[in-house]
This record gives sequence, structure tokens and C-alpha cells, in this order.
Amino acid sequence: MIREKKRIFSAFADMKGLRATRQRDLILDVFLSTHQHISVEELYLKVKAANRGIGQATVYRTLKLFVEAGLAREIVLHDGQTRYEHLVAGEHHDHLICTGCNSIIEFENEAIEELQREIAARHGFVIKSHKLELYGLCPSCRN
Amino acid sequence: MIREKKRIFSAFADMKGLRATRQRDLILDVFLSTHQHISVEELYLKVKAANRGIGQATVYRTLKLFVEAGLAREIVLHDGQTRYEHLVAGEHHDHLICTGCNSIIEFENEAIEELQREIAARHGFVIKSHKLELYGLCPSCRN
DNA sequence: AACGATATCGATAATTTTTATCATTAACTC
DNA sequence: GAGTTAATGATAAAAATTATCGATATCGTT
Ligand SMILES: [Mn+2]
Ligand SMILES: [Mn+2]
Ligand SMILES: [Zn+2]
Ligand SMILES: [Zn+2]
Repeated sequence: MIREKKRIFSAFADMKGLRATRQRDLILDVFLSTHQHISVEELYLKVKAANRGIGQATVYRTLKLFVEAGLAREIVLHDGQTRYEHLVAGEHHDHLICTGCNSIIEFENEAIEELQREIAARHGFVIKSHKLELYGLCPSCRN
Repeated sequence: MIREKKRIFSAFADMKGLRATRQRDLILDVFLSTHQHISVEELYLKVKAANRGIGQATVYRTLKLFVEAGLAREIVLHDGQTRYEHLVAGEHHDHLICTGCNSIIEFENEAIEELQREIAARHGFVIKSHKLELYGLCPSCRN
């Protein structure tokens, strides 16, 4: 999986005429080693722990490349912080978020997706992307 | 409708012990005269046109009060700009957005809402709010 | 392997949006 | 009307992201 994603980025870089740099390699390694929904600042700190010299502008720039390459998705939740998560090709999911502890549950629902397409079609739109976030309290935060 | 909303805000202010100021009156008047999805900056300019002396911090503060009073909803779309829209008590809608011309179509779909509740229940959540945005191209922007 | 062109980097300034601070002003109570 | 204090407006500050730019590293070509 990780090896595959590295290959994808490498191919993307080739196609776009981008150079292979130590920084991009390292940031991709660290990003792939993390789990879901990491903020730029959090990732920057992790990367800096491995290589003191890396600037945060580079982390910002590189994450945008990952999105462009189809490896990552940018998500902005209720708290306004921009986060990135791994993107699995061909898959999609939405988020159920606890406003108490900020935990996130991912879900997929084809019935909703189909209804979305119907609504869009009714207005002559073709959907390119969508964002569905459900906010509530998880079982442990309800007490 | 407008008179009713002014009454609601007035009652809200009484309840919270807030004072009735010229600024709040004016900002509410201008806000109610606008149509959907206005940014703070846009509203600030409109308000300033009516009364040069008003500060934008007051507009920020007052819009938050409108939300608290149930008169307005804050929405943050793809472009990152925070906007406010009138809220009709007991009603809810989601957004279909054209990424070409930024036009917005509002829709309601009870079937989707029901599916959302089912998904949440499956994870022991009770939904407090949700956000559904469909992004695509409108008929005129598809050419 | 060295060269040359230039993409990329890191530091930092600049932007953008929103919030905090605080002295002054204006509502409300009596 | 006087006193109390919430609210305002100007401005500083914070927070997040983007732009700028000289120095450096990459890479195709020698
Ligand atoms: Mn996710
Ligand atoms: Mn709307
Ligand atoms: Zn929780
Ligand atoms: Zn359009």
C-alpha cells in the first residue's frame, strides 16, 4: 500500500516534470505513516522531528501536491482547521463527528450518494464532489 | 416576516439582558434586507453605507448574536469565506453549488435526512446538526 | 564527473480572516 | 439627571495560509 502510493507520487512527479527531492520523500513517508485527519501543523512537527531543517511552507506546498496526485484529500471540519487524510483510489467516505471529543467515524452510504445524484440531475448539475458531515455526540460523550 | 424576526431578536436580547443599540438595530435591518449567503465583509460594507461610523468588529459580534438568537446560520463553503444566511424557524436546507459561477441552489430532502439519522443511530450517535454540500457545474457553466 | 538551467527550498514578509484589548460612549435603572 | 456598566470603534493581536526571494539541490547534457 505504502510502496504503491510512493510509486503513484513518483509517476505523478514524472508526468508533471517535478523533481524528486529529499523533502518530498520524507514528507510522503511521514504522511503515509500517520493515521487519518492530520493537520498541517501536526504533520510539520512530525516531519521536523525527523529532519530539523524542513520549513513549514514546504509541508504546505507538498500536501497540495499529494492532493493533486490523488493521494490525499483535504478536509475542513467544523473547527476550521484544515486537515489531510489518505485517499484510497476509487473509494469515498463521509464523516460522523462527535462535538464532545472530536472523534471521527467514517462511513459510506450508496443510497445517499444516489439521492445526491438525483437532486443534482433535477437541477441540471453534474456533481464533481460533495461534503457530508454529521455532527452529534458519541455514546461516551452523551453522559 | 421582517417584523417577526425583529421581535424575535428583541425578545432574545431581553432574555439575555442585552441592550438595544442603534448599531444592532441597523445591522439587523440591513441583514434582513439582504438575500442569501452574505459574507461579513459584504454586510459590513452595506451597513457602513448607511452609517459611516460603524466598526466591523461590531458586525462580527452582532452576526454571532443573530445565530444565537436563531435568526441566522453561519455557512462556510468551499472557498473558505464565512457567510451568513437567514434562518427560517423549523426549516432546514442544504446546498448545491456551482464551482464555475458560485451560484447556489438550496434543496431539502427528507429521505437523505432519514438515512443520516439511521447511520448515526447505528453508531450510537444523536445528530445535532449536519452539513451537506454538493459541488458541480450548473447547466450554463457546463459549456 | 562537472556544468548549466531552473525547480525547489527555507526564512520570512505579507495577506487574510477573526478575535482580543481597552478607553470612550451610550443604554438602562432608579 | 446621575451612576452603573454593557457596547462600541479603533486598533493590536492571533492564527492560518500564501507570496517573495536569494540560496541550494536536482537533473539532463556534456
Ligand atoms: Mn476520513
Ligand atoms: Mn442556504
Ligand atoms: Zn465523543
Ligand atoms: Zn455555474
